[in-house]
Amino acid sequence: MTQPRPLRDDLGFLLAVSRARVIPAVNGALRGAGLNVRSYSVLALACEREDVSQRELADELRLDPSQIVAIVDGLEDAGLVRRHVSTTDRRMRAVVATPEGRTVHAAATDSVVTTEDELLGELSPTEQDALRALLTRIADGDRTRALT
Amino acid sequence: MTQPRPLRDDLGFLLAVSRARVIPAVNGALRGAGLNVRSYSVLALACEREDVSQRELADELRLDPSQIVAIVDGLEDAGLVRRHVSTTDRRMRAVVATPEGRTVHAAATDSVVTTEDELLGELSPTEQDALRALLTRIADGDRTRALT
DNA sequence: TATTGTTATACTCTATAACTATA
DNA sequence: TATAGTTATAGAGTATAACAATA
Repeated sequence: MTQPRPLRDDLGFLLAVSRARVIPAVNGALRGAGLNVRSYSVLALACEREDVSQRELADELRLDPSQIVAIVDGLEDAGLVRRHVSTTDRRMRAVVATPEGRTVHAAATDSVVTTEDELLGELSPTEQDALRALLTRIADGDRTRALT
Repeated sequence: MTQPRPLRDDLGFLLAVSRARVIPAVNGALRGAGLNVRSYSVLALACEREDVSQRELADELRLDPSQIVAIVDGLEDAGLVRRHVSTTDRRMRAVVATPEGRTVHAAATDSVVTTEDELLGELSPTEQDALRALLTRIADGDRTRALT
């Protein structure tokens, strides 16, 4: 409790400020596609995996399951994903991307990558990989890993 | 637009999820002191600097100036900071920490550091330094640097 | 004219609790 | 008894616009 370290050395603070710079820019890039970072993330996972449960989505995105409902509702209304009851566990309503959802996702990914490259372009590819590895460890931290 | 990279390689996504893991934990650690990450950050800058303008705080924290008002109001009501009109520019209402504010800040910093160490403890000190350096570059990115 | 601080407002995001249907 | 999904609600965070005082 002597001379406290400066705020700028606080990793939580740096994480918050970095996010505050990047996320609004990415949201702006996604606006044209009718998406934002969260709905884009759900769509991306639906495209990458077969039959994702909403519980899995909640864990992966660190959101409450109740928040996933509205996001999937929006994507379903836009025709980008569909829900279907699992044949093996009728409690589960698996989310799957439609062909149109895959098209939208591919285009959206292009604009996300472009936008992030502008913001992170100061970092070399090596540095970006290092950052990815470090953030992945923080993000995963305490996960059950009972997932896929 | 061929095979889009997985969501887990997206730095914006990793930033958002990492923050979603760290910030609530830090907010929890600060709750006892009547603070959260944002009010703690304002208090910390008021302790580190002499006479910070609210505009500077907004830039540093990447918040809108209008949001700073409520945060400083809360800190002032709690007796942790005071506002005083600048003698050189009477538009400016500089924020300065009170002695009690400094005491609270020192104790709060202790619990923040403890909490973050639990979450980031998997990373070695070297890795934490590397992460700090990388995040600082993203956070600063486009700053005017006309500040202190 | 431009800038600092302020008020007001609407919108998004987050956190919590309770409920249903299935297991 | 536990889990997947849902609804409802309140609170925190964010984005915009407009205004007064001062430069």
